[in-house]
Amino acid sequence: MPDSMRVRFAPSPTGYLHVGGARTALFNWLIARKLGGVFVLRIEDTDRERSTDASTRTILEGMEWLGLTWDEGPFYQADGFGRHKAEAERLLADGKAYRCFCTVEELAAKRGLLGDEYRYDRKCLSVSRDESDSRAAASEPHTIRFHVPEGTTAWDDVVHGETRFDNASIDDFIILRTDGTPIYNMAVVSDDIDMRITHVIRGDDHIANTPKQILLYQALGAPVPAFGHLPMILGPDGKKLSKRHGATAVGDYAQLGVLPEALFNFIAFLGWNPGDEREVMEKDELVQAFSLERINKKGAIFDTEKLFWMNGRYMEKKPAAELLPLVAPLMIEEGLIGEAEVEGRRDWLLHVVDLLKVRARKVEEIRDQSRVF
RNA sequence: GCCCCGUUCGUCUAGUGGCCUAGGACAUAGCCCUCUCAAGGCUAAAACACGGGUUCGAUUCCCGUACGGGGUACCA
Repeated sequence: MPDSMRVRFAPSPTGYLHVGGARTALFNWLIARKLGGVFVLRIEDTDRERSTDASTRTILEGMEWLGLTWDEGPFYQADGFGRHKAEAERLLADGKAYRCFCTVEELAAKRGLLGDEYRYDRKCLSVSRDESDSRAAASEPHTIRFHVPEGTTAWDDVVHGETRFDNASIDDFIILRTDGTPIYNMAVVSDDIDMRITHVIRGDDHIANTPKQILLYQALGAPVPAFGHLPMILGPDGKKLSKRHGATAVGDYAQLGVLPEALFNFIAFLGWNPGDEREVMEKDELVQAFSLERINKKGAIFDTEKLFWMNGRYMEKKPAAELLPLVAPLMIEEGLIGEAEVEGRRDWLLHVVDLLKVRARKVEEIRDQSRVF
């Protein structure tokens, strides 16, 4: 199984590459490297309203900066709309899904009435096959809903262990919109089948989607992959890390003078550890030590203090010649040196960087402390 | 509301029934080293959410409670 392992990272291009997303990508990358698997990158741009090219570019840049190289892709989910739709229709033909003619207004009204207790009432499940076909033939707008079967859906989660949901708690969810585009769960399952993904490792905010997706795999007659749900990364207040916590994007940390290898190492230790007392570990050591079994279940607060400490350790280890290209622009910007000096006084600058790097926690601290020279 | 997940020092965590007087790391305090500041070394303070079981013995297993998080969309 190891040599046929296929994992993926599937961000939606609606913002920057957040540290949470980066951690998900990192764990997938680590396990693929460790077990000789294939790491696939897929951009989930099904939400056309919010997806942007700029966001896709930022995500790819962030991954490259961290050194999270992918083996296949990037693939774009929207390119698979035809297949997603065909599979949803196959479910319809097989009687595993049905057309729903309820309008958004109608649904919203019911939801308003029942408030939080709202559940789809399966009104359209009782529409006869013939009536459904003729209304569709008359091009009456409709969505396609998956008909959730009775029973319970369980899986052996790679990080949480046995996890189960009573199917009765799952609504007959929409798989194809009125405009014929697929909804998230349909697109993901269709793509993961298509890409022969064997292990789905993602944030645990997706845990409630998993039974729906397993049901879809089964209805489609496809083998169900292994699932593993990673704990959330939280802000200092214990809530899910978000923009209001300040720097949360990978690019923000690059900007703050954090080295990619330091962020890589730090993020790898959020929800995972090698079991011994090592903490400063290079990429190849991390690959060597990594295992899905040692991933934690508890959400972890992102502690920037410790990140900067770790960054300091990496600055110290990094040769001055590699640090200089990062520091020189900052020095020029502050007028501490001229452009010509970068080459002209290269040996002297290397010496300065060498002396200062051991005490700096951020790249710019080398610049700041170099003022005395 | 309902469903699901989680709960060890301030923070990241080790720990899978006795090895725990609960270990390490960041941060904090002190000392050493040192021309300064770091780095490094040593030391200090600091945690098993609560209540019931199970057991000769629970941080570890089970059940409740509390608290936190996630989901419950024609978002992903």
